[in-house]
Amino acid sequence: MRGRKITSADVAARAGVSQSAVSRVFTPGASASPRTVQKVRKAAAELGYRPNVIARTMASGRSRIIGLVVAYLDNYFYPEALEKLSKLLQDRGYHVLLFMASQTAENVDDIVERILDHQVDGIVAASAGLGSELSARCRAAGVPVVLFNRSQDDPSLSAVTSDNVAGGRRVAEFLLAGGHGRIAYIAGWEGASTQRDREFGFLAGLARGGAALHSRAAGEFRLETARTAARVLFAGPDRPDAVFVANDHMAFGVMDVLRHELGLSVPGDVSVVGYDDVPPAAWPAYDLTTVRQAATRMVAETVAILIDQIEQACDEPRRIAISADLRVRGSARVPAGWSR
Amino acid sequence: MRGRKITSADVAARAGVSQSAVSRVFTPGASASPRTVQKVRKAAAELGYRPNVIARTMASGRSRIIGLVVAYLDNYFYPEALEKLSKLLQDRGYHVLLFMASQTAENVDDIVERILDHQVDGIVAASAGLGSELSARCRAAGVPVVLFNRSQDDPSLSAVTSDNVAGGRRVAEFLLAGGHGRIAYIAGWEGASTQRDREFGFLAGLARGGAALHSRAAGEFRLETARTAARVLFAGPDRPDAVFVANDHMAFGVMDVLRHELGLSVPGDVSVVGYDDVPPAAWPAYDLTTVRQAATRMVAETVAILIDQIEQACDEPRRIAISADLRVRGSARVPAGWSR
DNA sequence: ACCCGCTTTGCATACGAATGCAAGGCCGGA
DNA sequence: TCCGGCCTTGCATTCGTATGCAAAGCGGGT
Repeated sequence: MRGRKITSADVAARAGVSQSAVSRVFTPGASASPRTVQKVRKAAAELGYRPNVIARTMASGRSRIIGLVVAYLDNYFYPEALEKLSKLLQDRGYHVLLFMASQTAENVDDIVERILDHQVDGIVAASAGLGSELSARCRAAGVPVVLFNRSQDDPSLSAVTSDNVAGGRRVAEFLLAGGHGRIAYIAGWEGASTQRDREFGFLAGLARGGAALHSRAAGEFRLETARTAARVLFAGPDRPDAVFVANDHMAFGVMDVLRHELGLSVPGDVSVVGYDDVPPAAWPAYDLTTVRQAATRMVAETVAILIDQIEQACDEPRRIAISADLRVRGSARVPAGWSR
Repeated sequence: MRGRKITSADVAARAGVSQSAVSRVFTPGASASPRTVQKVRKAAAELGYRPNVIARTMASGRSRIIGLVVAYLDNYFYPEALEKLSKLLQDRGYHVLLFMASQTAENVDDIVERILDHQVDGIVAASAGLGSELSARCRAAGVPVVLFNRSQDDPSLSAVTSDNVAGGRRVAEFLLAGGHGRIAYIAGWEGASTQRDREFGFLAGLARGGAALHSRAAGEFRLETARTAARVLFAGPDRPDAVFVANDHMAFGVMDVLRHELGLSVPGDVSVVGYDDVPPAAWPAYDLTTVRQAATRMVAETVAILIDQIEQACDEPRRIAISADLRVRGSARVPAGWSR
């Protein structure tokens, strides 16, 4: 037995006003006299009326919903970002409709089509790219898109990342200053701009210090692959004395292999540096030196861009790279003179 | 310049049929002749038509959206569950609208009201309770609610948990069998049924083994509080030789304090057991013995209940406790004869 | 007392698809 | 050939709110 729903017409009848008056009372910025407001609020409270968001969307064309595409949540950078994103949007009266891009099943483009079906006011694509015809459709539909922690060439897409190139460079400088001579790199998924930029900056930094990469393996941003990569890199006699891992998630796996499988000491035998500064990086068990990718600021920028484009119809896409500082902890030898 | 939207009427005109015919072609189970289907599909493809989900919701009264309330994502049990939940629902044609219950700002009831405004077809409340008048409103609105990883007395609410009592008991048996004599407990947030049930089972298990609790401290399910609790419990000379921590998230913090602040060996000096079996529990750095709370099965049951209630209108609420086995790893002394 | 201008209000319609109802088409059986 | 019944189809209406427009109300200045 589900009670009939209370509509604005019911409230109007009880308050002795028109349905539009009720609507105006619940529409911020609409004109209504104090007397009307009071009558309507009273009637609404007595009936337990709540505006129907779907109908509102239908009529106004604005859903106050943001579609979010995420590929995986096992890299703990994303839960953190998701939590902050959702909260920030809630504060602005928006909500997140979640779409998981199961890496296997479907491609992101299909998902974005489905997102558009929901009449979202904006889209955030975290760690995912967009086909160019899809980005065109979004533009045609007037739905702004922000790439989060990824960027791509399409100039019509906004993107928020950390300054991956500078971050990578900084790691190189740090490791060189620490006197490391055999420096390795474990890469992320090669299709990701973050991977490419981090590696580019890192290699540039090494080169500028007159050094070259000792060895390299692909980790694909996946834990198990990174572990395998570590086993391979550290198999021979001429093993690295430092390794930069393209994100923290993989770095944990690498440290585990080094310490618990190969019996190496970190940072005694090998220095390990990660990227992201996810919460577990600060846990004493890992105490991982890493590049801080400020999720809070990245999310704030993402929301700012989105809201601007939605509400001001300020149409220019923006691309932002948040500065990325090194977080010096205990997993890598600290050069003399560097403060933690 | 946003192109005018393509509606079913546009498709109808181009295909030479009525708008209802178009609607029927896109409504599974509606009757349409093969000829009509073909004409409509062709026209739709040519125009790039996609049904407007909002309008469909408006007309049909069903949104195929599930509202999800989560309090925090820093306990990594929830990202895992969220990912699985979202994927499973996507496979069934549903989507997740996310609501973060910032523990400070608002209470869950307010949030659920806002969820209801969105005409969701169902609600999942993860680690959160519901006021009784709110649960009545949901019932009145015909919106099924499933509590995830929490249960409460209200018999109109479905709930999916692990068998926390049995899980707690099993930990007690394991620790006693391991010959521990000074067994401590670090509690979760006292308002949570999971906390109460785990402790109840644990104490019952101790009692049945003729033992009593050595000491207890409150961890509130929060990392920092758990660390403090560990410092307090292990401050005196008569420190515990085993501690059951109410979830893994806190257990990591406890292990870190024991090892890196107090210089104790785990499991040499102290055995630590957690609850949840989140992914990092299996990482060698922690290698945490814990109670496996099968997220996959819990999510599957949650979805099953939800869909049943939505689609069959099978109205009886169900409460399910998934069996919870001990995952024996290296953080606690293993009794002779127990297999890992 | 009169007029101008701003605020408030109601009316009517739009948003886009789903669906009850009745009419039309088609088929088979007698 | 005629009739009954089922499958298709279109018409008209519905869902609940927002909003353009025009009318009404109100207040102040002269």
